[in-house]
Amino acid sequence: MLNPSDQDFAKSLLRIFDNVLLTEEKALSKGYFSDLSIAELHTLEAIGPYEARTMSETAARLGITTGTLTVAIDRLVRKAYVERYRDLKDRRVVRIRLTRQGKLAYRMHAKFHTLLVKRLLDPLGEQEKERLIRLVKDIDEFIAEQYHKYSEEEKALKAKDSGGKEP
Amino acid sequence: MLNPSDQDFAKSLLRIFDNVLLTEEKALSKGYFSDLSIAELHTLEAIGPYEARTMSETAARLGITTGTLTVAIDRLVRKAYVERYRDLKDRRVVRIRLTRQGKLAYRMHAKFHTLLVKRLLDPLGEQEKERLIRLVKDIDEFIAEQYHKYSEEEKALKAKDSGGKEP
DNA sequence: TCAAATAGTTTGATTTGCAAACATTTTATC
DNA sequence: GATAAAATGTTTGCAAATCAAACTATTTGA
Repeated sequence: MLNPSDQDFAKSLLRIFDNVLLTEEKALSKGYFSDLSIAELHTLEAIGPYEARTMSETAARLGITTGTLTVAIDRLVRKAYVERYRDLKDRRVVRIRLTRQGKLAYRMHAKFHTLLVKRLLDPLGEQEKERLIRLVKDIDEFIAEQYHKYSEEEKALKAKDSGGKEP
Repeated sequence: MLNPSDQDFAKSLLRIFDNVLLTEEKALSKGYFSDLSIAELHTLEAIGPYEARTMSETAARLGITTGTLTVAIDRLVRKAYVERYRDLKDRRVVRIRLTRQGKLAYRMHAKFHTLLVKRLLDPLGEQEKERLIRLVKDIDEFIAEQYHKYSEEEKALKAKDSGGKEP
């Protein structure tokens, strides 16, 4: 069990995850670019503002299947945030690239992130800043580690198991 | 613009949000209780392990409509994680309550959170712990504040606006 | 050349969500 | 007490996001 102060900490932590997503949704989807969802913004983010990317590459970055990406890109092309064309060298490959409007949305999104970070770090002294950065990095690593661990377990389970709910 | 160290911080921060959700998904949905999604777990969480709650109450806690909750509960009842019955006093009201299996899943989920927090806090000294708790609380408050701000803006926009994308 | 591999798309299904229409029950008003 | 208004859920129609599997087109390798 956790003591009350640690419980507060846990609650804050969880609420942050909920609220960051909700805030992003509110902040970016509802103001300008009100026709973009969070998922669509993340797709624009994964494509990035520079060279054209392939479908598989982008799907892998997002951790989704190419099938899912295809329909997402259909919509983003319809809404004029993304351009799609076949690669001239390898005609199996499809290239996607942000349009002017897509880049604009991308930059707005990046700006939101920058603002969030700035506002968090600016009021801190140099030492405290370093400490926070260190701690966030630790959290990041811990979570990544956990993710890995559970991914392995999942693989192991899938290898033998065939369902069975009661632990 | 952010300096490189702050950029790392930003990246860590964002990756945490992605990974926490993914890890929860992996950790809890794929091991035991493999038939529960994150959203469903959150519903169990919102119902809580004690007294029976009403639909509206639970929907409000989750920030979804009662219509959405109705179909979610349909599924959870079918999967035997939740019981549903009409209130005897006020027959408009529907009460929902976790079954034994539902409570089990609830406790597993809570345990995951506890473990996460413990692992984060345990290696820290008393001072550092306090500092981290303070910082996480600050982040929480900052995000909540942002959320509020954008919610207000949204209301204002909805009051007049009628669409227009180019900033 | 032709089979295998690769890159995307299409299709059918599920989950999650909203808004609006609806049904039932309670409360308040006349 | 009857009836209109309010409250509580459910149903329906729709859209987004996702996957798996079947499919198409193209390239590569044997």
